[in-house]
Amino acid sequence: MEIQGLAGRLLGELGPAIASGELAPGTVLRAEELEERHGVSRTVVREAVRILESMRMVAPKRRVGITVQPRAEWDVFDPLVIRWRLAGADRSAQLRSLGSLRVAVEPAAAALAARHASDDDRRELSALAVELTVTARAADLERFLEHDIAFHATVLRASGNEMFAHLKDTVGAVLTGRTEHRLMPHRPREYAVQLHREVADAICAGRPELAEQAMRTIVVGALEELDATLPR
Amino acid sequence: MEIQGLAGRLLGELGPAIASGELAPGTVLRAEELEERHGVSRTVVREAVRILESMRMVAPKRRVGITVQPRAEWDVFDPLVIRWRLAGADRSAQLRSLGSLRVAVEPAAAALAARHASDDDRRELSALAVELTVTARAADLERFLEHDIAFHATVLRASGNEMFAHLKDTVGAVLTGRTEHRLMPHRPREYAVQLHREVADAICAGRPELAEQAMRTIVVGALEELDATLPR
DNA sequence: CTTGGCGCAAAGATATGACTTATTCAAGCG
DNA sequence: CGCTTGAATAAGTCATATCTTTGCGCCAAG
Repeated sequence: MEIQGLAGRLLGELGPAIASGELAPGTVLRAEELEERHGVSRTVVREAVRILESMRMVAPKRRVGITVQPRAEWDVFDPLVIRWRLAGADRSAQLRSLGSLRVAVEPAAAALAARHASDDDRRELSALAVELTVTARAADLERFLEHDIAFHATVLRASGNEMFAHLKDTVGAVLTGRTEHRLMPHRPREYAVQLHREVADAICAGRPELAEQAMRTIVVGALEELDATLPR
Repeated sequence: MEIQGLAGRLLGELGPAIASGELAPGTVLRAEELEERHGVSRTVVREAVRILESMRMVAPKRRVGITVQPRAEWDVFDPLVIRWRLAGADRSAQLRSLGSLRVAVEPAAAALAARHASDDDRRELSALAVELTVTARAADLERFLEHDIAFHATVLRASGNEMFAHLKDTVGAVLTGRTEHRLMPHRPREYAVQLHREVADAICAGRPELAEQAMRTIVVGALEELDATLPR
């Protein structure tokens, strides 16, 4: 999953540093300086910088250096960028953006899933809805989270749209972040669990509008909680 | 915008070759072979391969080689991957995926824009709606396309969500592709133009539900036309 | 005949020195 | 004052050497 080797390690230092603003846009780095500071060779520096360039986070220019790009340029859909931003200073902004994205995508995915889901998908959704109910009652936040992630991932996959399916890790990261940072009630709300069950039932029954509406209620609720809890 | 230098050139050969299936998943490349075949040095090959690795299109492994990854692994939101796929063999699948994404995102963006758009944004949208009407009547497809792209880009930007805003190039690519491949009527439909005007009016008037609904009609219509026209 | 470990060789990973090219900046000239 | 030119600089490229990991075959023990 991760980029291998020393280049990956260096990337794991530079990426978060840029994402968090520690290396502000406009900052100019020099390749040689990076070599020394991180104790790696040119080869490694160049590879890491190239990857950051492909994410539009830096722009190397001859005779100038490696310039950190403004946020607006960044490839904000890149999984690494999302992860780095979630880990760093603008976690709030990233969570808000992702919240809106979820509101847009997940209801649509649920509707598509109600049309296209395989029998296996439907079975899995039902099972997961049950698990959610059980773990919620037991106030087992850890396993609840696990099944919640699996539930949303399954809906996204069952939509049959590869792009939706790829948002699974992103959605997972949002849900994880929410639990980790105590943005959730200590015991999952009964109402939210009920909605998940409705989504599962609607998808199993092949009723797109119902699935879409229930899912929309879930993600809108999540976004509102986020807005109420996050700073600013 | 592009990756610079020889690594960029090599990337521009390997990426499309993989995206089009010419280099099928499972194919094993060797770095040395790439050096010879493309007449570049190790440095360049490694940089290009690293970028492809960060897109999850290849996975380098010692003692094995550089393996082309299955599609499901690819970072389907990466602008380069999208461009390569649109240019190559599975243009249809990519257009369909993007169509669904638009159906999910653009109505939500329009609703947000109705709440958050700046005065400049609103003015620009109105102006663009007029331009669309004019160029449609004149059957000036080229300039119609240009303004259509600007219109959708403006809505996405005016939503205030950076992730939505970043989909502007992607949406632009879809619209361009559609015009290029004669998937559009020779003269833009009066009805479609009218809907754009409705979106602009609703956003200017600060009416989210109206804006969302009109935009949904636009993108659903586009998706249906796509489905009707595309092979398979 | 099976199984487990040992070692070799293959292929990527890293380091480094030499050289090339583009770009900025400023000095010097008109 | 503006334009040209050249020197300095930093990235870009190449070639080569060395290191590290790991797949696979061979051989011996069970």
